[in-house]
Amino acid sequence: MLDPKFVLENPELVVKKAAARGVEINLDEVKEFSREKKNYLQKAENLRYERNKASQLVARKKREGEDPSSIISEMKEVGREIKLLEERLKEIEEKQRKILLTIPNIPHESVPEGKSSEENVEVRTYGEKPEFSFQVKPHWEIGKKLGILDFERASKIAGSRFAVYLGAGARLERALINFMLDIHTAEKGYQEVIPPFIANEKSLLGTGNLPKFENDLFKLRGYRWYLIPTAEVPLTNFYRDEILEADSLPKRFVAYTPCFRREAGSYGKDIRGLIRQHQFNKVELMSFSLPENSYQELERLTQDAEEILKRLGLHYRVVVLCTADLGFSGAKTYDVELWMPHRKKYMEISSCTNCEDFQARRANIRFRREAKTKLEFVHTLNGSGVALGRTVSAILESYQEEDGSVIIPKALRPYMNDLDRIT
RNA sequence: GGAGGGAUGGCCGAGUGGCUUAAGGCGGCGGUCUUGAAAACCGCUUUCCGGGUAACUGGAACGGGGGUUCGAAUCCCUCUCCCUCCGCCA
Repeated sequence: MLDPKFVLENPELVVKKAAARGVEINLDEVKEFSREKKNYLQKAENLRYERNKASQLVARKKREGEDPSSIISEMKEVGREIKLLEERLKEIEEKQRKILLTIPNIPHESVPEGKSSEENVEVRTYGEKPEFSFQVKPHWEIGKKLGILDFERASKIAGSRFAVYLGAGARLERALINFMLDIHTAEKGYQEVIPPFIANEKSLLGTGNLPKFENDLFKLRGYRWYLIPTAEVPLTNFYRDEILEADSLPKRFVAYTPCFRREAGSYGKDIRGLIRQHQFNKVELMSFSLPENSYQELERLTQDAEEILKRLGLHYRVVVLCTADLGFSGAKTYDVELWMPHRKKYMEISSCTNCEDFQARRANIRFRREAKTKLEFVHTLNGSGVALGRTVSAILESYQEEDGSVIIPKALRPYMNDLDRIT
């Protein structure tokens, strides 16, 4: 959520910035509500002042054995008026909050303007596109042939957009999880977390998934619970409604979790293979940062995600998302995109985002600089470090051999019982 | 699933309708003392929203929501969460 004060003081800017994202918003109501609010609030406060004074008088009279009944009957009416005003205030505040919750974050000044993902800007690449002397196969064919991926049985068990990993395939997935967690914890200073894979409404409101994007989520029938679409949700809400000490920042966490997404409206997109699943594994990085350091932290987070791909010897590029492609809560996002040899295209493997204080304001995560200074909102950052299923696909395709076998990247072999090749 | 007990400021904790402007402690900050430090002592120390250049000043918040009352941390209803015991369970 944006700072309501900021929105009221800079309505043109907010509208303009939302438009750059392709989102049309109207702030007339918000302005009107705040005018009304002020009016009612003043009236209510004056009446309360009156009542507080009268209350003290009643108490004194009673103590001194005098009759306070004239004041009491007078205050009866005042009490009714206050209640009416309070009701109206609550209504207005709720309406205003509802609107404010649907306004997207303001993109950072360094974010390029654009109308679609086509206008994302490449900032760097790593490695080279692998060359093949034979016809490259897609990962789902490789996986099926090796007996390590089974999509048919997955759809029997659950439905489409699910996968079964078998044998060396399951082992590969598990090896990658451990590999990533080890690097992030032992080398990069993140604290490992295993959070709940289910989150409540407040948590999803905190990250910005609710109220606008409920259709992307799996909701548990009969409960106010959702399956998490990313570990960003439990990790961000770890400190919801808490006050942190400034010198404890940044706080960096890493979590492996499954992620669950409805993928409603993505029919026909990426229907084959592991690319777009209802359930996938992800190692997620999260950082709570001082505002003045958050952009430096974003660079660091992105590099930590890249480190995984470098060690796996995979070719990738980093793009900065343009205004139109930026997510709802983000102020700036770097996508790390892996090269997919079969498709001959780059594919998102990690999304590293600085949400600034947008989520912190929703989730009420603050910090104190010194004993007597005002509380401020932290900046929250998250990034995949990295997504598992897509990494497996890229490994299968990039390291495939003509005979259908797949070489295991050197860095992973210690995690695979020194297996060097899946045959 | 059943029975009972709880939720109070950064933390702990007192408070059963108006002398509460939320006691007291811890922690934090400042001071006295000291060559310095510790101890001791003294003072300050919740957050949010308004008004004011400021000193200051008004209001709100005792888990969330609702109710009773002139007046609620305190009484009633309801929801959430935590704890204890019983049952079930990896």
